[in-house]
Amino acid sequence: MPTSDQSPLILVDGSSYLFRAYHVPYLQALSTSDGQPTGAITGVLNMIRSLKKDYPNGNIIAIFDAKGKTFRNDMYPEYKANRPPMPDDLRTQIAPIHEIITAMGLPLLVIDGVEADDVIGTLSHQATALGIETVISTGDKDMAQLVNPHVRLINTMTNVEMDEAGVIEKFGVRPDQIIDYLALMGDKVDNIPGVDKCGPKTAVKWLTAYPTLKEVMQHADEVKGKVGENLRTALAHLPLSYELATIKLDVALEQNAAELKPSAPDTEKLRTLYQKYELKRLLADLDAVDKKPDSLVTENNDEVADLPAAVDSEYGIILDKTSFNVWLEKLKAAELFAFDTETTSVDYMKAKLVGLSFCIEVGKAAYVPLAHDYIDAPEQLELSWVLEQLKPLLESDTLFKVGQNLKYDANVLSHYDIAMQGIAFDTMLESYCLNSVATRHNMDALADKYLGYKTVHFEDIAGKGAKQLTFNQIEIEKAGHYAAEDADITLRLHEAIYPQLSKISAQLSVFADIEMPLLPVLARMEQHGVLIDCDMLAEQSQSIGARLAELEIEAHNLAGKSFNLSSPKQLQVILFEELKIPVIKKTPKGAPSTAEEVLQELALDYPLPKVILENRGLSKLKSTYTDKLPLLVGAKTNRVHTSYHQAVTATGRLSSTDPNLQNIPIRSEEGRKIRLAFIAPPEHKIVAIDYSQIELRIMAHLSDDPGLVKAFSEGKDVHKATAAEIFAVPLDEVTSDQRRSAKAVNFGLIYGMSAFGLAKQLNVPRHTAQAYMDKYFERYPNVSQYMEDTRQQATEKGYVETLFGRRLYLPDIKAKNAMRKKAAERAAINAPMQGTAADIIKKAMLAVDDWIQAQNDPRIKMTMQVHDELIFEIHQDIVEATTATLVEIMNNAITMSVPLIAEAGIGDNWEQAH
DNA sequence: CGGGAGACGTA
DNA sequence: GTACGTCTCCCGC
Repeated sequence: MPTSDQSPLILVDGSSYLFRAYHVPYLQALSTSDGQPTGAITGVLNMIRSLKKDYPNGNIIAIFDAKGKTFRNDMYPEYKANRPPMPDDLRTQIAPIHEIITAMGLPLLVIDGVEADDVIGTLSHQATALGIETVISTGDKDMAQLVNPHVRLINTMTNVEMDEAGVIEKFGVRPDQIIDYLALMGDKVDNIPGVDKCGPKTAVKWLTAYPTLKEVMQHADEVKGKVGENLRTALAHLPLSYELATIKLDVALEQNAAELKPSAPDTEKLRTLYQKYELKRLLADLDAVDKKPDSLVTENNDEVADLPAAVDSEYGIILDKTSFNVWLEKLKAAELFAFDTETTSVDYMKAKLVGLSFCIEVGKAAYVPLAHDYIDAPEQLELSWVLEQLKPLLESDTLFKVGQNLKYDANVLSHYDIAMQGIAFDTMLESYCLNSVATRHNMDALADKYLGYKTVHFEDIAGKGAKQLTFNQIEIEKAGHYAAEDADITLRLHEAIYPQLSKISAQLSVFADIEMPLLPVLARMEQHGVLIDCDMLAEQSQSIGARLAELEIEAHNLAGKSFNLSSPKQLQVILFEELKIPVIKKTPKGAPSTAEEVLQELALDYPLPKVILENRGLSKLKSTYTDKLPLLVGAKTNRVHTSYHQAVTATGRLSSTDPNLQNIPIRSEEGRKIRLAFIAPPEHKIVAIDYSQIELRIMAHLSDDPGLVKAFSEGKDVHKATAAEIFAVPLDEVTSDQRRSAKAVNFGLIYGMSAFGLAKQLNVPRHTAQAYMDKYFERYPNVSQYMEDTRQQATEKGYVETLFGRRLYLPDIKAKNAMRKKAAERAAINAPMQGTAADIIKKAMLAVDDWIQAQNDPRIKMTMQVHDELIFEIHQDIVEATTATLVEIMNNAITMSVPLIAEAGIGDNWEQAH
């Protein structure tokens, strides 16, 4: 919302909506009883109606293209030459739209010789100069060039707003680079020539290297490859393309942005027009305003409450207070109810509530739509009122709720000042704890597996791809069925899965004592987010980019031709066909591999692989981390909010996406720098506490091997101790090479490796690797026994277990295919160790969170989990003492036959803390 | 535009 | 040799 007290200027790109509305299928069907098409009229007017609602103080101005040629045709006769003429059934709708808008009292601008874009550009330019905030309502991406701190775009059809950050996120370039960007790409539809084969990717790449079109053109000689040639060919016409793509900011207008004001609507004229074009919804609005001039027509009122709710036999749609109150009382009296939110986004930080569904008894569910805003959507209950009624229920810890992935719902509701409690059962976690690998744990899959029922899929009602609707755009009847079904199915799933889970007490305990309590802890971490120094990442991107450019030139020289360094396919041709370098390894599909290990080896004899390796490493860093992380910073919080997934991995680990905070680089020096950008807020420190050797300790505990237990109990360097045993030398005579080999053996054991794998890892002959392993098992016989027992349990029972009884089923353990069987055996060895480590850190997180909640001190926050490490933000005044306590809590998360050791680091950023 | 392949980041 | 997620390229719809 604008901060100035002046009304914002709302510029409606009428022509853009006219065409878009004309192509919307359900609008196309609209016409008056005598056959005059009215789809485009309805579409455009509803856009305006929606804008009036969203910007009650807005000064709305509608702008349309004029008929005939514009200055761009003078500049370039072929401009828009490929456009088919306007269809007649659209043309006939233009005059009525203009007439109605005028009757509404809104300023309407149709200026000869320029396009609507140019008029909008001019007005927004004037407004910015006059200190007026501007919102441009358009579906046209070219308008992104007009965005500045005081001008933003809104696509009223999709409800997507775009400010400067939004432009950068969407296009990858700043608003002031949009013209350069458009010029480089050209436009097929408008017949604007660009650079052949230059699409968004290439345009962004060039404009990142050189900030303006002019500089890109100056450096045209340095661009390699076909597209470089194309760029040089295009040099002559690029200035023209730039001109054509530039929206004019100085169209001569009779009134400026401050002078254009609405006049009083001509209600009688409007009524006549609405009747003529049979626009019932607008006519109803008019009557409603007439009757109750002081109230907002969109507000729910008593008249609505008196109407009977639209209810089908099973699933109800609640549109009135009376029906809602009936449900509210039933919910209050229920022991348990299923509950689901419908929203505009899968991103919990961006999601807006659209509706809520409930189910108390299988087969009977209700949907409460709250914010469906498609054209002709019925009046709905007011969101704030509904939430006010429900808040005590959702926050009650004695009124139990069951849901599917409730962490999402809890996160969304937290943005509406509702702190969910009483989260008793999550069907996603029930299924995951029962069997993590039998199925994916989304509702569609669960309904299919446990109920044999095919649900309505979201894509069935919303479509897919770029044209997918958001939930608010879906017709309430359809949405209601879908949403109510979700609540109903959730309850049915709970009734189907929970009894199965209850039969095995260890699995029930993993569910009830680990996963369910962890849900709100993860929600808190996600919601709090992590702080990122975007400027530092931008600098890193810059310097990596410069180095990448050098490497590319070097690689092309070495190859004797230009090629795409990030295409394994092209590289494979260069290396193995053109340079005739011998093939060392093939990919699973049989192509010659260019994997890291291969290039590493080839780098000893040839120059090119080394360049490729550096290029690959750096471009990964740039694209995945230094470029990407700043884009994921939340607008409101200025922090990055990952999603932790609790029901994804086979072994019980968490996973993290958007962004994945569990694979931030650390191994290479260059990559490690990224951790410098993970910073603490003012006066705070980053504290990283990780478990030392947790999986090996678990192996010692599970196998109860005396030698291994002793080594840990005495606090020895376990790799060194292992080396002493394998190589039969005294502990203080172990060489660093021997320690390295022993470490590889230790890791290999956790991964269920073979002598073959170890040999490859250590680059020693297979018999040597076998000798290491034999010696190891001789010195640590219980480990050998444990591995054998685990394999046997896997084969006999079809699953293995963690220390706490979390099961991992291994269907492939009986596979005929030897490769799959072997792989399942390795997974069987690994799962108890990886899974127990996951259980332990989850228990530690619960204990830590319990303690933090009890402190009730906002200066202590747990922010991240990276499998064996927890990261915190702690105020500097209490950091030492708090860290000591946290280490203590983590050390005592569970008791094993070997000590559990957590080690802490404190710093201003994650790199320092690690 | 979606998805597989190949590559590479982490524990 | 285990467990993940994300990037780019590139094919096919």
